[in-house]
Amino acid sequence: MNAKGPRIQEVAVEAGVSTATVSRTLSNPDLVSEKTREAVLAAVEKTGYRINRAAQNLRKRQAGAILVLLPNLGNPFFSQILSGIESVFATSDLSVLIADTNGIKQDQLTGYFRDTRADGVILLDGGIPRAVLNELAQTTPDNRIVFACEWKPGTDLPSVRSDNRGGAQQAIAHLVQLGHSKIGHIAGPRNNVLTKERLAGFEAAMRNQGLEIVPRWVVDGGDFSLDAGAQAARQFIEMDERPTAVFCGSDLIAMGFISEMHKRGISVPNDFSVVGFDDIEIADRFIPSLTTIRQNRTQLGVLAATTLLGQLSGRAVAAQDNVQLVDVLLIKRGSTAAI
Amino acid sequence: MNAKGPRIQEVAVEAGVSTATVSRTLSNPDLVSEKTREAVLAAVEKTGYRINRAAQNLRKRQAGAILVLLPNLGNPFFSQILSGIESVFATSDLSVLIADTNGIKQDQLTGYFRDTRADGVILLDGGIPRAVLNELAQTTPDNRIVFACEWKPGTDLPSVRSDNRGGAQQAIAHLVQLGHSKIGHIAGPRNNVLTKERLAGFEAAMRNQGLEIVPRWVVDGGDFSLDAGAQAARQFIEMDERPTAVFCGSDLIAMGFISEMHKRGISVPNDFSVVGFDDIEIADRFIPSLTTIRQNRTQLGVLAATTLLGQLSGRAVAAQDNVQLVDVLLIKRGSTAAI
DNA sequence: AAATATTATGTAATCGATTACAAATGAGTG
DNA sequence: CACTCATTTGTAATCGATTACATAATATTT
Repeated sequence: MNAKGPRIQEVAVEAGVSTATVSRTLSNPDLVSEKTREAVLAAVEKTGYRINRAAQNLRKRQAGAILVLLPNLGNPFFSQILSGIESVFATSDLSVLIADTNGIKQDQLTGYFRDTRADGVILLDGGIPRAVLNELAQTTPDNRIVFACEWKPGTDLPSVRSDNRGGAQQAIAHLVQLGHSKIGHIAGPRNNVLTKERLAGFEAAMRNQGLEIVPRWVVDGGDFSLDAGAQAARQFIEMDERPTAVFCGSDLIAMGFISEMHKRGISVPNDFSVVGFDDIEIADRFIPSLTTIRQNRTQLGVLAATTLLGQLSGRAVAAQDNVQLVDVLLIKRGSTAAI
Repeated sequence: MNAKGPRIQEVAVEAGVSTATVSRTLSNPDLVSEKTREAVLAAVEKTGYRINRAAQNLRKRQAGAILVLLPNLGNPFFSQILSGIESVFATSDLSVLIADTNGIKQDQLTGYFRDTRADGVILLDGGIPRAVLNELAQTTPDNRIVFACEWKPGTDLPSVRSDNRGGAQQAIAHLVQLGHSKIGHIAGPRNNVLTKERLAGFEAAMRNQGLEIVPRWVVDGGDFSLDAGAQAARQFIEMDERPTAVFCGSDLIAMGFISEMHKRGISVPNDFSVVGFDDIEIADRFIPSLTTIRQNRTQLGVLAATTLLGQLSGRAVAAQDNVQLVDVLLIKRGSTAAI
């Protein structure tokens, strides 16, 4: 199939040692005398030897890869997290597999493990059915699963996440500081953990500030998309009394909202102040530029990857580190103004 | 390492046949009598057997995976292409590996093949050094490389791409129809193939329309980013005579341009008409909504994946199908107006 | 019914690394 | 010098599937 390169056997002959010694030199150099090590490395260099991963994986009963599962590959939000994950694994000799939980069937999913196609998973989808999760956990006895961004409540799997609640509170504090007291919230998809956290943060902050939470002003986004924001805007437009500011569950929601308001002749930030969540790249260049809560997506990816790598090498995550919270940051821009 | 499931041996015993027969049943059912097939499948079902990919790959001298190489994982432009690719491979039993040419060293790259970690590549980066490409081609004798979106001029590897030139012409035709004759172009990164094609399309269209190409109005983007567009806007602002419309090498450039113009009090489309390229998701919700050339990114991904899959199964691409051109579509929106 | 062709199945070698175990070598000690 | 212990290396079994080849069973032809 491939132009086959040299085998470990050829390296052994070249170096005048056994294959066992070559293998040791490569994977555990300390076991080998310095003279031998040099001879072997020279032979590797000379022959251009590259290990055959399939053989190695078979013998070591491993997959040599980790799997990243995300709810929707088409969503740009994830690309930077992937980038962070990738950067960590690029230096290991594990490959990174990517799959979309959208198109995937439960069976295929657990198949990744039973097939020994992956040694661990980074789950970016908190909406994964519990049955699948159980099966995953069963097929990977030592908990080779790490959640990133989202997570599944009620499971004790390690997770890396942004401080969603804190972010919501920062957003509200900012609006209050600008003089707003009538504040609404456009939430994300109803059953999403992020939605719940941000909503909880919103409610806590409103209460702390002594502000009234008007139920009609807390609307369901359906999802985190532009359309969800536009849809919410239409709802607000039909109200006889409106808030003066809204905190949105995502930047996309915020932009969809602003865009739809704009179409109806309502201006942000003059008539409405809007805060987003995520700080996606375009936020800075949207018109108006978007005030938002920045998530450090690369760091989320890096942390998740590092954690999984730790698990794989046997370092179990200490219970108190089970949830790693990543700070978020309020970025003040043009979509919010004093009342 | 993993809770080890049943082996093919156990299935064989359960079904009362040899391992060879089990293997045949699973990979080549026609070789086996119906009665045996049923017995084997029942045994597979009963034992919950899953193949061990490492063993299979070793024996078949394959990697069981394909590699997608992209210039920048953090760039959302690629996520939808990935999604298309993924959807094709989800039904095969090949895994999809993803790596970033940015962080990767040449050696690591060719290592993917020599290690037998990948059976084929989809290259989304036309800027890959020729040396690397040569080495890739050498280590994969049967041309298991397919370009998507971008490509490398002077190589005869199969490629799937949008009709960039045609897109540029549609853009110019649209502007001319609106009455514009003073038209500029903000190109992408100088050495990029897409940049060159779109620029060529721009020039051809201008000539066809009998319009003058003003060199100062054709500016270098540096890259395809928002910042590149903003930077170009600053250049235009300093000119004493400006065009009335610009065609941009990407949507991000267009948005950066519009945003920066807006900051300087110049309004799109009143003072300037702007056409983008790509039709990324936000284009429709940008303010103003962006007139642009839509690339069918999912289709690009699907076609590339299908082509590679064909190559892997021995179907060589016919010479005349070496370049697959995907149609683009002008989407008229709010960033262009009659003069 | 014998001869031949076809289909179905089993036996055992093979893919290329790792590692348990054994053996050889060398160092240190009384 | 004989003996113990540590270090280094080699031999060969092993991981779990696939497949070349041999053989058995069945169908077809004359």
